[in-house]
Amino acid sequence: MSRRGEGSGSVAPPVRRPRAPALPVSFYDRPAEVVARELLGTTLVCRTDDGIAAGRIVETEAYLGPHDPACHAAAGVTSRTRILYGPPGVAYVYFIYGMHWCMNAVVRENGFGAAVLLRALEPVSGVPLMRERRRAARHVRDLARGPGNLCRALGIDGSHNGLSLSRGKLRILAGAEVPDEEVSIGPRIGIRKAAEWPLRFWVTGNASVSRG
DNA sequence: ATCCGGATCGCCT
DNA sequence: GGCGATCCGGATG
Repeated sequence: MSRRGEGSGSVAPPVRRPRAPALPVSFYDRPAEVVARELLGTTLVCRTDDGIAAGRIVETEAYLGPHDPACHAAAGVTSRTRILYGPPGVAYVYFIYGMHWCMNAVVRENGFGAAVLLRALEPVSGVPLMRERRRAARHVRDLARGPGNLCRALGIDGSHNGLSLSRGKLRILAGAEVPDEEVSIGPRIGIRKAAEWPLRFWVTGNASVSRG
């Protein structure tokens, strides 16, 4: 690897690769189970005043819309679910169990509320910042393992609800595709209704997946 | 006004 | 494997 500034006595600046593009809105304008699968291998980035943190998405769950009893959109249009019935490609962030935030990508077209829950990331950058936010986590692989921990590690909360995922401080960037033989599919976790539907997708064997 | 369940986590045994 | 923490949205009176 060559290094700029060699022999000049100055410290070489960090090498900057061309930044991966954010996924376009059209990426999200598809059925939830397709988007959930395709999100594996992409990168979630969140920039706050404290810095940038990012990770590779390794576990997702699809929530299909009003006909899916486990999807919040099944409650109909309320102040909470309104965001699910709007345009795709934005974040749906909600608070649960009195303690945790969960982040979803809103998918599909107008008038049909559906979403993909982001359940786990493999940390990529901003690890020291994530460690500060997640004092309880002993290992890097645990920093964004599980939907609540993921939000905690990246500094995501209710203020991010409705933000675009294609521009601004919260983005999902294209990444290396994960081939089918490295993807596992199984029942969703932590829900009572329609839990057996095989709508959870994860990278087989990845250490940051909440349940391998 | 009040009640209840929930797309979780970490610590306990 | 079990459970307590702790708050919000939605439903009911």
